[in-house]
Amino acid sequence: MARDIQERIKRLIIDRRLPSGAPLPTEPELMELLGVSRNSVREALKALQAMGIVEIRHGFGTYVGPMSMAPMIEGLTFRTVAGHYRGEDSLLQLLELREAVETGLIARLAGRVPETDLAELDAIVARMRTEAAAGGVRAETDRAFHATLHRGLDNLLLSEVLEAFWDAFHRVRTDLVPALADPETTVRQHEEIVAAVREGDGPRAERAVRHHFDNIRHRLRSSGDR
Amino acid sequence: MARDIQERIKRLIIDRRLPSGAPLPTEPELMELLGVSRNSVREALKALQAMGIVEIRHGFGTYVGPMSMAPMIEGLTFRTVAGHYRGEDSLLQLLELREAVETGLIARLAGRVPETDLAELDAIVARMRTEAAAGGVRAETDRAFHATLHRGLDNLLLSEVLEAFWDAFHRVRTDLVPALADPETTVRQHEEIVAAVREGDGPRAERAVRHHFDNIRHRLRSSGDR
DNA sequence: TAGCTCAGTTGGTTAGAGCAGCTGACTCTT
DNA sequence: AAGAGTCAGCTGCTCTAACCAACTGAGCTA
Repeated sequence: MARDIQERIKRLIIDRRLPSGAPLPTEPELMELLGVSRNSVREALKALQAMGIVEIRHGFGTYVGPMSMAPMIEGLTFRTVAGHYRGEDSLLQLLELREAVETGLIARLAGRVPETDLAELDAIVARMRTEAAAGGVRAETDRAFHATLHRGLDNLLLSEVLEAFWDAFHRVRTDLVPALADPETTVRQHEEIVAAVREGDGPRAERAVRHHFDNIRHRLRSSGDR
Repeated sequence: MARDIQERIKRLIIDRRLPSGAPLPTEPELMELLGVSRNSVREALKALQAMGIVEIRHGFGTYVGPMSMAPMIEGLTFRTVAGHYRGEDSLLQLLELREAVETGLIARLAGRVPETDLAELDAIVARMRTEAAAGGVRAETDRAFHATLHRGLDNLLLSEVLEAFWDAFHRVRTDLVPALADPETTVRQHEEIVAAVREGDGPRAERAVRHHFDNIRHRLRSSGDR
């Protein structure tokens, strides 16, 4: 039955064509509308909130959620952390997921990234160089690099999924690994990726991305041995 | 605070190294353990259930969930359906997500699929041919084809993600599109994919996959015009 | 011994009360 | 008259207490 309530709220959103951010009925209204107790309404809303379908603001109201990939990040992160502590190489699997998808997509990107994005990538790499000299590349900078690169894919859903994978990996890594970094190599590899993409050289770009991931994987392995 | 309860239950799973299927404390136990009311415990569990972290069996108990991609499928499906009804081309975006990832991976697969899997793929394609002659290819058969193909990636997480994308797309498509099928072409394209992978011809495999998706996209476009 | 029944455990649902955060209109001060 | 402070009213949040429903397993019955 709890399942049923969730479905009815979902249908309500779909039937009324509610966009992200639109207000949903209040809890008392939903009670009457669905004919169930307040508790059941709340449990259904909590579940929908966990899936990002609904957004609840205390003292304000309930709204249609952003439908982002945040729940997926949450789920992937937990799955990976739990697996790691049980002795599985789940972090490596997550890294390989990213590697497989990103190396597969980079050829598609080569030569198709607009000049404005390339300039932005140059700026990000320059920032990386500064940060590397100052001790280490900030995570936010690396994230911006990948996000800008994937913008050229011209598919919001795809970009969000890739960002979700990055976020999950990053969150798990910072939790589990004491951040063995090799800033110099990291910067050079990002440079190489931009250069290859700029020239439209697909195979070279693919090699560059693969090297980048090889680097991360190697550092993971050497620090993660139990 | 609700957020806090969820975190504490998650930590409980991680700290105790609980594997999928392990029993969790009962609701009254969690009440005492966390020092909150039953209501709050239940709302937290509902949210965790929605994320697949926890599995609740009425009259039996609460258990660590399967950590599958099911919640992601759920979320993607809803996001896509809701977007569709609001006039976005979300279904096309979802298809392109699959296309981008699968064309990127097929080269990686060419020549690396073990003979046993290739034989299984042959059998599946044969079944497709039978079904095509009988009216149309069953969805389950197409799903089996992709699942078997991706098994060769040797990464459970990656396979699950790809299956999740397939499931989400299929669920949305059957809901929204009256299933314009061209069984003949579909069978031929699957045959071509297997042939290319068997020969280890990466570029040819990539072309074959792309043609397959072109075919689906074309059918979508021609039937989805509003 | 095989099957049934029933008590006990677990989660599911309802009800009602009070707490807490936010908004907006009203009032008081300047 | 304009601004800041206050308070009434919405909203969601938490708690308590009771009962319903599904499942298990021990004990009873045939």
